[in-house]
Formats: sequence, structure tokens, C-alpha cells
Amino acid sequence: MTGRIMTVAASAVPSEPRDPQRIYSIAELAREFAITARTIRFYEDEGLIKPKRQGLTRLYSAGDRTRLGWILRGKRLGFTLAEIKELLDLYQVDRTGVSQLRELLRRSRLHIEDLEHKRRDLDAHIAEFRDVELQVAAELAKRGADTGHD
Amino acid sequence: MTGRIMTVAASAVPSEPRDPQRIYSIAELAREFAITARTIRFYEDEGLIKPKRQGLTRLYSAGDRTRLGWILRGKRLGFTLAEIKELLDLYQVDRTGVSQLRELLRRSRLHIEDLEHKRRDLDAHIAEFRDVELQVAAELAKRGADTGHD
DNA sequence: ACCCACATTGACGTTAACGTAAACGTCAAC
DNA sequence: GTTGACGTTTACGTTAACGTCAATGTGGGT
Repeated sequence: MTGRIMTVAASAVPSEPRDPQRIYSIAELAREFAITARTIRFYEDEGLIKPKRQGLTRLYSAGDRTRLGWILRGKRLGFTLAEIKELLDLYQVDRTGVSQLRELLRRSRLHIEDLEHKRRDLDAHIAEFRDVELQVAAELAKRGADTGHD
Repeated sequence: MTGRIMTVAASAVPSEPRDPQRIYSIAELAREFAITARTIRFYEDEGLIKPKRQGLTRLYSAGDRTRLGWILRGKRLGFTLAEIKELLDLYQVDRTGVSQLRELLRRSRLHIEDLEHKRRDLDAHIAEFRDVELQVAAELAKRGADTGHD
């Protein structure tokens, strides 16, 4: 077999129960990630997750849960669901051919560039607000008021 | 007068002409930032920018241009226009009272926390994709194909 | 047997962030 | 004097990402 390359997977916000066998109900995941069941079903309609079914009821695996966390992280970073789907799909396609690997590499690099642009934006934003914080704190100190820090 | 605290201002993407006296037409700014005039007018309707007028025609100052760049950067980071407006307004309110300064400080800190959360998300995202890039590049190299780098 | 919490599938409603088209004014160029 | 590039307002259309019912099923207590 050709060496498996890995699948995109990382830590979501709530990642305590490291049991890969566990299954989750939709309400459970909704609570955990502070979203509604409607949202989760919507993501499924959009093809972002495909839980198993027992009859009609959806059963979510640990992998599904991880995927969901990944999706939400993408959202926090300002990506649309369509973009997130593209990225998720990207790593599920056929990796056997060299041309496909090349394409995957190309798109990864493009995406990394995008992410690094975002990071520059973010760093600039943070720097500005840190500056504001300093100035305001200094002004408050000068006026003899305390700044909320000890 | 009470020491001016500064106003939020930073570099947008296109920031070559450092002439603070220049004025810009709406089409000019639209081209420069790669958005439509409709978008700029929409931002005005939403109270995000308030250009001067000569009759009906809008005239944008260097400050307006900077503001616009700031708005777009906020958008790239995934903030809604409502959030961006809040942040912009934040720095235009009355800074004379101690209680207002305290409030400003509090909200700055909250926002910084949010931004730092975003940064952690972003770093995790970047790390993952870098990892993917490495793996795929390695696999390609193993197969004797070149990776697009020299 | 009945209730309740949880699940399901439609289907229509809503909000944000613009797009798009209509109808019009203005000024310089040909 | 009309064409064309720019500007304007008003207003309806659109897409994404869900919210909010309604109608129904299902398994577990009491």
C-alpha cells in the first residue's frame, strides 16, 4: 500500500473526551459547540458532514465531531461554508496520481498564502488595539484612576 | 486641552500616496480597493463612513480612505459590518470622562481577547496546512516528481 | 395508556451584504 | 448637440446561513 498521507484533523475548542469510539447525538454536539441542531443538519445538507444513521436518527462519530469543530474554526476565521467545503473535500479526493498530488500541493500553497495574509491583517489589528489599550491605560493612570489591573 | 489619545489608523493594503491633502472620488477608491461604488455607498448608509459632499457628489479625504481600508481589513478577518461599526464608533466617542475611558479600556481588552482567540485559530489552521504541504511534497519527491520549488 | 424528551423532514421567514436596474443630473470632448 | 464617462437616488432582487414553525415518529418512565 502507498503510504497514507494523513487527513486534516486538529483540536476543536472542546476536546476533552479522547475516546475515538464514542458516538454523539445531534443535541450533544449542538450543546458542546454552542450551536443548534438545525445548524448541524444544515451543514449536512450542504455536504460538510455525513453522519451514520440508525433508522432516521443521526449518529456522529469522533471524526464527525472533529470535522464539525474544524468547520466552526474556519467560520471564526471568516471563511464561507463553500470555502470550507472546498478545503474539506480537497483532502478526501484521490491521492493516487502524481498530477492530483501536484494539484493538492498547489492549492494548499494558495490557501496558506491566504492564511498568511489574514495573519498579517490580524497582527496589524492586534497591534493597533494593544496600542490603544496602552494609551488609554496611561491616560487613566495619569488621572489617578486605576486601570483594572493590579 | 486634554492630551489627545490618538485615533485608530493604520495601513490599508494600498497605501502608497502619503498625501494627507488628497481627495478621492468614489470610483477611484472603488478601483483602488477592488470593490464597487455601490459597496462604498452602502457603507455610508450603514454609518461607517461620512465623506464630504460637493453638491451631491461625494468627496473622500485621506482619512476616509484609511477608514475604508480599515473596514475591509476587518471584513477579511471575519467581522460583520455591525461589529466593525461598533469598533470604529468606539474611538470617536467622548474621551473626557474617566468612566468613559474605563469603558473604552474594558472594551479594547475584550476585543483584544477576541483577536487573540482568532490568532490561535489561525495559527492552528496554518500549522495544519503547512503540515499537509510538507507531506504531499515529500510524497511527490519520493515519486521522483518535482514539487514546484527549485 | 399517557406523557415527555428527543429525533425527523419539509417549508417558509429572516438578516446581512451587497447586486442590479431605472431614471436622472453634469461636465468635457467631439 | 449629443455622446460618453462619471456622479446621484430609489427600489427591488439575490445569496448565504441559518431561524422558526408544523407535523410526525420513537423510546423510556410512571
